[in-house]
Amino acid sequence: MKGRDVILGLLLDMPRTGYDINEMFQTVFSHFFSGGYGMIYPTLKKLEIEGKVRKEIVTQEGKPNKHVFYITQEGEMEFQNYLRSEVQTDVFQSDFLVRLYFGRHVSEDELKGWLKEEKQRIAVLADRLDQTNAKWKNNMSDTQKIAYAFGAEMYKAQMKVVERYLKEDNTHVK
Amino acid sequence: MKGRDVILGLLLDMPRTGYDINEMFQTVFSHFFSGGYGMIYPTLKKLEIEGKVRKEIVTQEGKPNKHVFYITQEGEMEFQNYLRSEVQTDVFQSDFLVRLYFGRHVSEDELKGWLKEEKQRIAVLADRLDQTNAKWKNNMSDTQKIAYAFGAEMYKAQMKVVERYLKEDNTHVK
DNA sequence: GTGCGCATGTAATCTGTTACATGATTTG
DNA sequence: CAAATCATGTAACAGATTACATGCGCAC
Repeated sequence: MKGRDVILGLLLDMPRTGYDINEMFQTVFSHFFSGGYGMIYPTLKKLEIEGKVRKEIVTQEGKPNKHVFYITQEGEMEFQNYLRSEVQTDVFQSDFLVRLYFGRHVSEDELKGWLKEEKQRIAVLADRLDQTNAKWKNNMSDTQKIAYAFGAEMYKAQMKVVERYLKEDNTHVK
Repeated sequence: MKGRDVILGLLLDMPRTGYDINEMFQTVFSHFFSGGYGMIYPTLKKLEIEGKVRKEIVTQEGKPNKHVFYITQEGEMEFQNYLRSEVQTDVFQSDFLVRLYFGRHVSEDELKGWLKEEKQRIAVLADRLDQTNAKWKNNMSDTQKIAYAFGAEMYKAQMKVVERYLKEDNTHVK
C-alpha cells in the first residue's frame, strides 16, 4: 500500500482537497498510516497527469481557493486493483524498542526516562484515538470500528508492558 | 532512528559482517525494525568512508571471505549522539487496516478472507517471535526482555481483535 | 499583534527497496 | 540432485520527508 492508494480510496468516498486529505491522515488514519502535505500534493499532481483524478477549482471569499479533486474511472480501476492485490504485512518500526535493545549503553536513569516518556507518548496517542473515535463513531462502518479497536488494543497492550516495568521499581533494570 | 544507528549499535556490541547483521535483523529485531542486504551493505560502505567503521577481511576455506566490520571511536560517538537524541514516535503502517477502512468496497467474503489472512500472518509472526526468544533468552538483558514482551503483547492484542470479529460470525460484517 | 485555521505548492534530499549478479559447500 | 547456508555486493528506482515559500481572515 502506498500513499496514492489511500488517496484514491478517500477520493472514491467523496471529492476532497489536499487539505481535507491531510485532515483525514492526521485524525482517523493516524494510528495505521502516516502522510503529510509533502506527499499529498505531489501525488495528486501525478494522479491528475495520469488521468486518475480530475480537479475543480472552487473560488471562496475570505479564504484561499480550493482545489477539489474527483476520482475518475481510471482512478477507480487502480483502486480496485489495489484492493485485489496481495495484502502487505504490517510494518512496525520502534525507535523506543531499538534503544531498549541497546539499553546497556545508557544509565538506569536514562532508561527510566525512556520508559516514562514512552508511557506518556502512548497515553497521548491513545487519548487522541479515543477522541477521534468519539467524534466519528456515529458514521463509522463496522470495518472502520475494527480498525479503531485494533489501535485501541495495541495502545493498551503497549501501556501494559511499559507500566509493568515501571511499577516493578526496577532500580536495577538493566 | 535510521538503519545506520542500528548497525553502529550492533557493531558496538561486537564486530560483525554484513551477513551477521542481516541475521540479527531477521531474528531478534524483526518485530520492531526491518532491514535487509540492500540497506546493510551500502550503509557499511558509507560508514567506512566516513571513518565510523573499519573493515578486516578474514579468509576462509570452503566459504566466501568474510568482511568483518569494527566500530571506530568516531562511530561510537555517532551512536552515543543517537542515544541522546530525541526518541522518535513509533511508526505503525498497516495495509490490512487501510483495507478494512475501505471495506465497503469489497464483498463480505473478501473481508472475511482478509481477517483470516491477518490472523494467520499474526500467528506466524508471534510464533517466530517466541522461537527467537526461546533461542536467545538466556543471554538477554532485562531491557531486551522488555522489547520481547512488547512484541508478544502486541501480537496478542492484535490476535484478540481479529478473533473477536471472526467469531462474532458477522455474516453481515460491513 | 500573535497565533491559529484555511489553503496551496516546490525542490532538494534522504533513505530504503527491488532486482540483478555470483558462487562454493553442506545437508537431506 | 535440489535446496539451504554462507557470503558479497551494485544500479536503478521509488517513495517519502524536510525545508522552504506565500498569504488572508479571524479570534484572543
